[in-house]
Amino acid sequence: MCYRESMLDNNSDVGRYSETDQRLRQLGYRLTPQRMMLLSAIEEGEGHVSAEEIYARVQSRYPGMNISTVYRTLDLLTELGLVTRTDMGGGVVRYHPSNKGQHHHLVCQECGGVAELDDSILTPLRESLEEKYQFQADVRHFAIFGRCARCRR
Amino acid sequence: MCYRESMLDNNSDVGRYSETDQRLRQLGYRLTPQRMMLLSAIEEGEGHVSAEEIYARVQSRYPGMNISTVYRTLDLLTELGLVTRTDMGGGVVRYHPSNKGQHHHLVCQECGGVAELDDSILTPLRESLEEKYQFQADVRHFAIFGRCARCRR
DNA sequence: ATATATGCAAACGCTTTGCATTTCG
DNA sequence: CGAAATGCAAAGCGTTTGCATATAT
Repeated sequence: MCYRESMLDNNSDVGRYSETDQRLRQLGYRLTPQRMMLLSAIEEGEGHVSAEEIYARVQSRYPGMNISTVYRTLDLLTELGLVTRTDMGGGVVRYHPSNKGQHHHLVCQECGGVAELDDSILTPLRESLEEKYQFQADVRHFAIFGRCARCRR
Repeated sequence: MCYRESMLDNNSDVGRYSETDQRLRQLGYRLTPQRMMLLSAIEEGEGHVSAEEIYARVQSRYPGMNISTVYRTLDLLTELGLVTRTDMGGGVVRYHPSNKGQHHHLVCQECGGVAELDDSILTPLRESLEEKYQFQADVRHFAIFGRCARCRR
C-alpha cells in the first residue's frame, strides 16, 4: 500500500540527496525511496555487502523493503556503473560503491576470511596479460583464492 | 533397482580400470559402476565440465545415473584431490581431472569465451603475494575476468 | 554380513519473473 | 496522466539432504 509513509516518516535524511542519487536522476531514472535507502545502505556499509545483507540492513529501518527490489536495483546500479559487483566464488556475490576506490580480495578457502589487496600488486600481471594474450583484465572483479597467513600455521 | 545390469551390460570398458579407479580403491573407497562412469566421463571430456554436463553425458549412456550421485561423487573426488574444481564465476563451477596438468582461465565477460592461460604467467604474482601478504595463492583455482582480444575490436 | 553408496523425493538458498498495483515526474 | 517502479507470490536454478534400499568388499 502506501509504502512511502511507513518507510519515510522518521527518515531524517529525506531531502539530503547523495552524489549517486543525483546521478540516477541525471540518467533519467526515478529516485524512489527504495533506491535512496538501498544506496545509503550500500554507502554506509564499510567494505562489501551481499544482496541479502543489504536487504536486512534496509529492512531493519524500513520494513517495507522487498527483496526483489533489492535485486532489481542492484542490477540497475551495476549496469550504470554506480556499484561494483564482485563474484567472490562459492556463489557469494558482493557489492560496493564504485566511487570508493579500487581494491581486490584475497579469499581464504580455509577460514573464509577476506583480506583486501592493493591494486598495485596486479600491475605486472595485467601488463603481461595484455602483451601475451591481448586480454584486458577487469581489475574491478578480482578475487584470489588460497590460504591466509593465519591458517597456514 | 538392479542398476548394475541396466548400466553395465553393454559397457565394453568393464574390467579396464583406470589409474584413478585404482587410486580410489587404494584409499578404501568402493569402486561402484557410477563412480567408474563418472570418472570416465570426466576424463573423456576435453577441458572442463560442469556437474550437469557430466550428468547428461553419463546418462546418455547409462540412464540410471542420478544427479545427487554426481554431486556426491564430485565432492569425494575433489576432497581426495583426484579432480579439480574451478569456480568460473557467475555460479558456474567446472571440474577436470587433476592429473591433466595445471592451467588457468581467462574468462571474457562479453562473449563468455574461456581461454587457457599458461601457469608461468602467474609466478610473479604468486611470489609477491607470498612476500607481502604471506598468502598462499591456490593456483589451481584461478580465473581472470575481462575482455578478450576479439571483443575489444 | 555389514558398512558404504545409491535412488528418490523433498527441501534448500539465492535469484528471477509475471502481473496487478502504486507512484514519480 | 502515463510510463516506470514496486510488491507479492510463484517459479527457477543448481545444489544438498534424509531416509529407505541396494551393493561392493
